[in-house]
Amino acid sequence: MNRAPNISRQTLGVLAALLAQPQAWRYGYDLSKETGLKSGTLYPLLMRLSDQGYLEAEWRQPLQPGRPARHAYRLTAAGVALARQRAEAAIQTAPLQTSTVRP
Amino acid sequence: MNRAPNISRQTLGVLAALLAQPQAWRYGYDLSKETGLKSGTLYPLLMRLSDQGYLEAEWRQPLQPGRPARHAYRLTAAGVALARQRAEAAIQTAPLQTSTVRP
DNA sequence: ACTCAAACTCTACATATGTTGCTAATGACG
DNA sequence: CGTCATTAGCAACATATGTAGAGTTTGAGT
Repeated sequence: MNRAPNISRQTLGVLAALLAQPQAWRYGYDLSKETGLKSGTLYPLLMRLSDQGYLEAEWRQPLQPGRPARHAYRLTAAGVALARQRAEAAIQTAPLQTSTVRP
Repeated sequence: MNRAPNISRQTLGVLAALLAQPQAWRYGYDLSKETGLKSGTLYPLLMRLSDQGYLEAEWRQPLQPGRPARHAYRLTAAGVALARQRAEAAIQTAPLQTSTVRP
């Protein structure tokens, strides 16, 4: 049977980056800079999320010839829901420390 | 004053590669493979030859999205003349050895 | 020959996306 | 808990073009 989608640390990082501005289109290259993920991890991940309906993807023409067209990604409604849910879960697992810091 | 165009070993290699099939369009990437020149040497060189009227250049759309458009180059009539002249000069400077090999 | 400035080369970096092939992690099932 | 299959991650490679800056080579004039 098909497995439930597992949300790894890496995937969570990308979802968090996208959730920061849920309606903005983001490029893979920028996301790789922001999350620190290498292309061999990031691009397959984006394609998977896209296939699963959590992201929508669009090609944008390059501004200058000689540069590749850019693939823009954005969270779908399902993607926003997933990201929120998992982000909350992550927060409950590792809550912010407000009073346990010791001098 | 403006100087006469110097034809370096590197430039000569590119001209020779282009002269092999004078009417064919060639890509920078392929020429770099063929001549062994790195991009930082080759592309400025191609642009110079192009500016000087020895090459004509054209952009070609990529076959797949996500890949950059390709810059195609071809010798002009002046370029063919230059390449022939310099190729002959090079042959006279360093002729083929037929009988001087010693065991 | 010598010197100076322009022209040229080269290493490294930057832009962007993607695939390959091996390894590691995960979940289902007994 | 152990095993198996699926999934995910990662380093390296591949595609293509180009720029920046430092150093080298060259030609012109003296």
